[in-house]
Amino acid sequence: MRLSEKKLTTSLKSNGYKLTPQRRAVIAAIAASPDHLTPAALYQKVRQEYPTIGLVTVYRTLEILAKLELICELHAGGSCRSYTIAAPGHHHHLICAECGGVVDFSGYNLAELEERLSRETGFEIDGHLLEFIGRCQNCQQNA
Amino acid sequence: MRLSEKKLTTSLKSNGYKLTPQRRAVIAAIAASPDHLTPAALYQKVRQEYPTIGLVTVYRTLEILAKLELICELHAGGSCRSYTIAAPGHHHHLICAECGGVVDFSGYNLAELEERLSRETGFEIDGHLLEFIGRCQNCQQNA
DNA sequence: ATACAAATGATAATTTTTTTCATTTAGAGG
DNA sequence: CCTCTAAATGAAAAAAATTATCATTTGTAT
Repeated sequence: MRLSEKKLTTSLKSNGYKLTPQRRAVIAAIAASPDHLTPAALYQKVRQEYPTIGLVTVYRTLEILAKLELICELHAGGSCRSYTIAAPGHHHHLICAECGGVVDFSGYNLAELEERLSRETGFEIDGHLLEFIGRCQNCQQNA
Repeated sequence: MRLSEKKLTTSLKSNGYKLTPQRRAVIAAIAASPDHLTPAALYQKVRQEYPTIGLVTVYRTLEILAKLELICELHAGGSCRSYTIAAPGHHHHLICAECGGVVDFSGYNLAELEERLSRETGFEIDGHLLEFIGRCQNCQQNA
């Protein structure tokens, strides 16, 4: 169950943001979309309903909605541009938000969950993304 | 245990890529870095050893290394720009690589793993990223 | 109805990524 | 060790994505 359009608009208001027609249009577009959208894609969509909206407004609205956790940022499949050297075999990462340090870990198996999800949704799953973010020992001490 | 510099260079060769000094320099820089690097950051680093390298070459080398899975792309903490509407409460996502469709799921608890990681690494963990990627039922049929 | 802070959009500036293309070079084969 | 060739490089420019600036407009509290 995803958040409703109404939930988003009332949340905006209750957090002190003005409810402009542009923001309504952005919210309507993203709420109506079953898939994820980049700012540019959303801009195209919104322009069909609100042709004079500026791309900047879309960016600004997304920023606010994300901060209020009314929308989620997705990663899998996209291409973020930050790399670290790999480790042998299947593994996951633990990342320090402070220094960017990366620790690999393995031995955690998501197969069972994958199985459950596949069964429940009919998806054919072929990959996953599991990362933890926090603060390494060093950066905790320096704080 | 992360892959060694040597492993990267030999893998490149055995996959038919030429071992240029530029590529060696990129590999050396990324292998020596405990943290993750953007192309621009890596470019700066590599230039210290190989001042005439072009940024394009860094991009191209990263692309190859990523394809061969010798380096990993990180996401947590970064900011990818693809959004979907949120769901109430804590949840994770299942994403269709074909149509971009997003399915939320919840009820999977990473607290235990988080605990283990925290204990083993000394990290203070304050977030995670768990996403599955695959093909939804619809897209499977249309294929 | 009014006033004011917040929001918008045009514009431009930055930053990031990709394309193009002439030149150079790694490495295979002699 | 040469030679040759496809692959790789880097300069330059183009394209795409993101952010900043600022005059004008507009929600909304009063």
